[in-house]
Amino acid sequence: MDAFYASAEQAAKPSLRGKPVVVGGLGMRGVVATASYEARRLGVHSAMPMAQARRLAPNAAYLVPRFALYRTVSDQVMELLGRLSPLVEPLSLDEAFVDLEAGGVAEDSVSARAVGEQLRTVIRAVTGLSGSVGLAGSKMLAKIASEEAKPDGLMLIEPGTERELLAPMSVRILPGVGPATGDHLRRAGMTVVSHLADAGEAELVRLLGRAHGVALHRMALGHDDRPVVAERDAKSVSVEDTFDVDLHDRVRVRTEVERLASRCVQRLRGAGRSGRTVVLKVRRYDFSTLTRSETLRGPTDDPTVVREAAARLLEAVDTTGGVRLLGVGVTGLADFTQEDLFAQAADAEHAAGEAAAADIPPDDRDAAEGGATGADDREGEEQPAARRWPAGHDVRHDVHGHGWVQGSGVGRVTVRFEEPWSPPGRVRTFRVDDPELRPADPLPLVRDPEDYSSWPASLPKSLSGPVSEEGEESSP
DNA sequence: TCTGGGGTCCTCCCCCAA
DNA sequence: TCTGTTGGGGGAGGACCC
Repeated sequence: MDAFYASAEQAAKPSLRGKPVVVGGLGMRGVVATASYEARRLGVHSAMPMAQARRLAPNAAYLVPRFALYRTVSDQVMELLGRLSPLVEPLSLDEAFVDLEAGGVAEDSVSARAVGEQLRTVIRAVTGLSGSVGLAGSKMLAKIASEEAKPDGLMLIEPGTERELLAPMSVRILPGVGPATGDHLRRAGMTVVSHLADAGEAELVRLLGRAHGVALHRMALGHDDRPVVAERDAKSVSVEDTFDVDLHDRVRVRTEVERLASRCVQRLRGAGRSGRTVVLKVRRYDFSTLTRSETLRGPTDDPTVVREAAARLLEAVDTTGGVRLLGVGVTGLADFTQEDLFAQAADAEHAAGEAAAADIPPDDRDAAEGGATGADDREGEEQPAARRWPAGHDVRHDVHGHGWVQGSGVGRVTVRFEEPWSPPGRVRTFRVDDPELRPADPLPLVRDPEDYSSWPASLPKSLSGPVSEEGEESSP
């Protein structure tokens, strides 16, 4: 999907179409998750600090991500992909590999291209958003093709043309070559893919190590035989928080670690998993990051066990100077637990406290903890407007109907009243405690989707023609 | 100027056992 | 008994991806 989060927001908010939109963390230490193509033209890109984005694009709309909406759209797209093949490998909410051969829907370039074009048409009809399709004989090349096809396009790499096509491209186009490896290669005089192919495997292994060197050389030659893997089990679960202001108080640090451990276990349990290794992550005031881990004797999903392990790990970390981020994770995931081993993980000295705590069901314990920490940020102050009315979130007003939060502060919240299928709407300002104003669920981006239920067996009549009116507006 | 969150994979080091 | 090798597990950190 093209500029996925930003496009979804533009589809949901008619007044933002054609305007620069930036989605990401709005806190003092936020970064850009996605910038719309209009914002990219101003130099804004993902992973950029939000403060820098605001300097480059002061008039852009700044919104916090709404994952519930993106997940809904993602599910729709993945469902469509699933009709093409049993082998669909999601990479993220907005990207997936599809093995068309395994699905029997394409056996040559011509039929593959036809399926790709249909897919783009159906995705737009169902979600209201544009997607790009890359078609090729391997995952690496398909990914490169889809990047080249963006925005709103399709690219097919004909078998036999791979090497020639890759040769003049920057080494950064290859998966696994990021800033560090790119620098490394540049210092060795290699900037484009043909340099890697010419350098030979031995030289790349010498530069980058065994696994990376071999893989990169193969990719530079256009070789990639990694299969499309439909089901992939998660290997770790983690949560982390960056604080607006560095934490100095050791007690507060400990409280946050406990809170994170509880959240981590909640997610772990939600996934029906347990884990054996507990990892604590600490980013200090100077951005130096360290991790400490402890492997238990058996997998657990007990919040007390994980909290205690995380607390033990914290004991060994020097936090003087301040902490900007804390994280707790669990790896070594399993589908079972070994209840009898829990006791062994607990310190003998805590035995008494343990016995008392065991009387409280784990869920209640979590709830109590969450409640206590929810209010801790602003010690008893009224919840700030920005948190109660996050920018970009949907609201409903008894009189004015459906809208979204354009901004909030000093006791006021500004709402624009519009729906995905309405013209750009009017703006009104309310008191943050206006009883007629309530948070609302996102509306679907397309009101009356065409009947596509029989696709790909057949296309609805209107879909086999040119793309609908939504298309011309957003295509550059 | 300031650098999120949730992951994966790889490498290196150390320790221990065979 | 001592020494060297090998391999696995655990721990830490780095790079990368979206």
